[in-house]
Amino acid sequence: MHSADAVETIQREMTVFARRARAAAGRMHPELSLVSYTLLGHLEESGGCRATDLAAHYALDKSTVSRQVAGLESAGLIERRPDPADQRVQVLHLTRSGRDILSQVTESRRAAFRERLAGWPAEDLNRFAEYLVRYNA
Amino acid sequence: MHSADAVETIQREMTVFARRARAAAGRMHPELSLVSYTLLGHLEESGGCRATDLAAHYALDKSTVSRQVAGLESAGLIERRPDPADQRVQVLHLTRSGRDILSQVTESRRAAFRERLAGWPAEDLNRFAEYLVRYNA
DNA sequence: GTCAACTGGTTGGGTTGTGCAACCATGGGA
DNA sequence: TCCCATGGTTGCACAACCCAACCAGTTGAC
Repeated sequence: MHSADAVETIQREMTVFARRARAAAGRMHPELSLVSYTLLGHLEESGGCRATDLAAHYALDKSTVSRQVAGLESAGLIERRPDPADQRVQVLHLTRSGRDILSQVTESRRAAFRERLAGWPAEDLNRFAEYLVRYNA
Repeated sequence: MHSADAVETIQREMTVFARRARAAAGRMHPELSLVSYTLLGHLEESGGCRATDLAAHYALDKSTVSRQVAGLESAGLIERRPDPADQRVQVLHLTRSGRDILSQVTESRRAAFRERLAGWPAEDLNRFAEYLVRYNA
């Protein structure tokens, strides 16, 4: 396979995957879209951050994040805490309920992926994950 | 890395990629969205097929494909040919203009990818592409 | 042959995710 | 003190979806 063909394939397959993932996520967990899930995951990992940080990390417009955050807050999954050092800032944190839902969804996603990737050697999985991280870096 | 973590990472990174790809595609070629581009590419590769085939392959609703196709046709990029064997069917084909635009967009995408993936060994590129195909199969 | 069930495609209606631009409030220097 | 930068919200528009209802051919059972 030529390099040009390889990147062509990568682009196409990623697109297919992305669309399927979104649809599948919606079917599995109507209450938590793929985007919301991703944001919650980031909050858990980072231990709380600002909306602006989320926007920067996911290359989203701040208005988009603002609305997502509003939705997550009104669903009781996250809360906004004032930053004593800067009155403009709201630090976002998972609530107890947010943490619960997140871990529950994560578990069922994991099960689905595990089934899907069942035949893959661990080495391939790790390499695949590594490629993706490297690409997005 | 544990397998569970690997699939977690795969899922997250794919999502990030998908969003960026869509936005980048829109910025580079406002006249041809990522979806349209993908559909045109499929038509070129398959040498013409039905709207239903596109829907099945990309896991899209037939109404979505119908509207995409309508857009591409009115832009003069594809044409519908009747199927003599079945009056219900419209076989979709690229027009001359569609082929031109497609190859032009493909070329500039390829350049962007090439730059982005410049540091990657060919072996990694091929393996990455292969993983994606295997995953989506 | 006729009628029901199926298939390919379109259309109406609604939801979601997104960006851009305009705006407000706070913060931090010249 | 002013001016500009930064964090965030809101109005507006748009693209990409899906679902349900529909129309028009096709096919098979009777």
